Amino acid sequence: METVEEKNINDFETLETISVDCVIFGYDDNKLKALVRRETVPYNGEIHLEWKLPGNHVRRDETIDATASRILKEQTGLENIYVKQFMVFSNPNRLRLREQDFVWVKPRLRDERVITVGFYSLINVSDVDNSMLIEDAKWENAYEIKELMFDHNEIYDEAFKKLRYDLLHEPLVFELLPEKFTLTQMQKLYEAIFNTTYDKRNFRRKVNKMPYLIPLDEIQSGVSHKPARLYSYDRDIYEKTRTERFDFRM
Amino acid sequence: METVEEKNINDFETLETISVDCVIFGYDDNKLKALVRRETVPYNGEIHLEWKLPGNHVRRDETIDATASRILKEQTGLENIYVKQFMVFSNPNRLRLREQDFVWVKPRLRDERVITVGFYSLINVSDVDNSMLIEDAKWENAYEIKELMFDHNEIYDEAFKKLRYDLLHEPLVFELLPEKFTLTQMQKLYEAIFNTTYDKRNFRRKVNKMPYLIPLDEIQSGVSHKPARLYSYDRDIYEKTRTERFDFRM
DNA sequence: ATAAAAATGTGTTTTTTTTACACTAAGCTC
DNA sequence: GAGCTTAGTGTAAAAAAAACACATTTTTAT
Repeated sequence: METVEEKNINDFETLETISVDCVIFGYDDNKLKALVRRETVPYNGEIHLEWKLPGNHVRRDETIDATASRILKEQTGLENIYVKQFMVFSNPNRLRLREQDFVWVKPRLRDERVITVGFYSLINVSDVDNSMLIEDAKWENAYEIKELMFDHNEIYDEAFKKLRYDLLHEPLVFELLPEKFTLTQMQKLYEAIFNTTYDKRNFRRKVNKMPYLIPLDEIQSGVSHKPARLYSYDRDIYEKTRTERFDFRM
Repeated sequence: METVEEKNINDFETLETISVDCVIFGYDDNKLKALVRRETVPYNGEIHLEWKLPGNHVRRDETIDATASRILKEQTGLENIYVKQFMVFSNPNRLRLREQDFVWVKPRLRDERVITVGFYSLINVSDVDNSMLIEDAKWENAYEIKELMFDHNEIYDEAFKKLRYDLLHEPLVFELLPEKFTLTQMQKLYEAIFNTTYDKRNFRRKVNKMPYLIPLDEIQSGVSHKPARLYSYDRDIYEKTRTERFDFRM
């Protein structure tokens, strides 16, 4: 993925003590997934296969949000993706929590610290051209993430926690859904994220109060049952009607 | 405040491209306040007085949370204070948004970027020994913060927004209150933060549902009216009874 | 064409939570 | 002890949340 030339360019342009790691969430097959990528790590004379979160260093001229968007582009081919920083990880030993990971760190950085900013991002998996997905990347069930390098399990857990938290206050589900979707798809997504089930009638009553959820004059096609109505999300209406509900409710 | 010797030590030990800026909130005189500090900036042949948020660089061996705690100690003399990171500010031009600020930046850093991690912290102002408060620090009404250097107004606004957001989900008020407090003090604090008023009976009904709010067998003293019952916060009970209410409520 | 299968779409009742609202009680000061 | 100041308390109405079941529409198989 990273060619030697790219590495050299990066070496020159990046702030090496600051990186960005991304937890990329996607929704597919009624399940919430996250993207992990494989690295080959020579250790003890053997090649180990280890998994990590996609990440990269911050370039001299970009904000960290731009770094995150760049990582998204590299990993999925997609642009204009929702990315959100959620936490900085700054344990001075974070790269050497496990001996076998540390050999992976570029020698030049072994005496340095790398502080990383955790981002999560939300994509609609059906937008991803799988040929764009790099060979060493893999979608994992969000509830069954394996052991990752460095402190990446901690980063992942915090990302997932933050995602659930944010989902209750912002219309983030729509970032994970296709442009046109049914209410059942939307409900199943909530259920996948919160690992529970909801009553269909109550769910619909609730989401029908969202003024930015637009029913379309269009129905599902290609399904072998009664086709459902399609809906879309209107971001402008959300922006206009959002009232900062930062109130202590009585 | 910073002596020359301290500066030299810091130069040696810190990661200069990463800093921490703290918005220190305190509650006093029924008002929510924030701490700002004055800097003298020579510009255009004159000495300008400018205000900024307290901040510092990250030392080589400490986490950013430790940096924030260190800043708190320096500014207020207090230890074991609640600090919380809320956002990274990484605009490459963030130190040169205003010409008069940029001359304040150490010459060595002018060709560098400094990425800063924003923290907010909550203290009980009555704990602060005002002789510990450094000369150039000042408490400002949280709703009337003046123009600050660099991007510090942006940092401040995000901190305040995040504080209100977090206050709805975590028992942070108790960090701002003295160890023993009355329900009226607690209510006035909520009112100061959310800039509103609540009905006394409804407020009490609501907070009385918090199992970690402990009524004491003790009443207020030194007031010229009926003394109120004192309450305290039991963090252990909170930890034990907290149910991650990360649920999409139906 | 008809029956079976699969998912859509809809209403009511009960319970819980939120809101609005006003007076008496207790201690302090003069 | 009169007056001041804040503490402390209950009820009714409205709104929101929860629990719960069946008829409808389309496709597919026979």
